[in-house]
Amino acid sequence: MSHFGRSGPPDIKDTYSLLVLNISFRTTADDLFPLFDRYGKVVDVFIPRDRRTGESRGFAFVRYKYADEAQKAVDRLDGRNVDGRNIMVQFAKYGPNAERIQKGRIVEAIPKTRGRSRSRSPRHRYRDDYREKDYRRRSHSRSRGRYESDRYHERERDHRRRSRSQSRSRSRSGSLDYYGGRGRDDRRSRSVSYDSASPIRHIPSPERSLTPHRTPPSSPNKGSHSVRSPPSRNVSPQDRGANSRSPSPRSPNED
DNA sequence: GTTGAGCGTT
Repeated sequence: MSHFGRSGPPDIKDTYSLLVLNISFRTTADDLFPLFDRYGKVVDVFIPRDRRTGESRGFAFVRYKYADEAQKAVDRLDGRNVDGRNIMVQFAKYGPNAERIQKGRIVEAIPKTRGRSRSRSPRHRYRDDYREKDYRRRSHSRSRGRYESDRYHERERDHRRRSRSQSRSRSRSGSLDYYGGRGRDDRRSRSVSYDSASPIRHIPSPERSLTPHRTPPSSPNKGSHSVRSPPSRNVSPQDRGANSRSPSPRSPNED
């Protein structure tokens, strides 16, 4: 994105890309353009932003029309204090699409093989692996602190299936005949049955769930759900188990 | 309001 009015990357033919690092998060392309344009012909200035927040990532790409000017800009702007931060200007080593570029100039196109030249960094990029499961900036600091919310919780994995899978695996190991496939199979059958019933906690009396929390026959708000989770949360497994299995230590009757 | 290693978009 650049203030040139174009959406994607303009004509990057014979252009030299400069990587500007250590820039302030407030620094924008408009701020860098005049600064870099002073030393040469800047064809485009792009500052990668976060797709979630949209804020700058702290670095920018400046493309010059000539290498000599780019080199001069690097020598001049490198280490220069911008917006209160000393920026680092250097030639980009990789193109927008992971092309191999030398001195900011693209010398090698993307190979047919997906093996990007930047295999130096095994970590995946956010755009390739952009998923809310492992998204994170290249910041090991508090940077992601604000992005990370307490709401994000890892999804539970299916451990039960693995257990059964292993049992089956061992059977196939060759010990099945040894135990007498049939007898063992029968035993496993019950085991599976029991196991299946175990995880599935059937509520003895579903109505009880609604009992403690009396549901108004007619809701004041028609067709409007004030809450969706709270009611479920009210029912605690302990209370349910205590009521259905054994009376509470303190019986209201004796009181 | 915060942060700080690095390599890019419609």
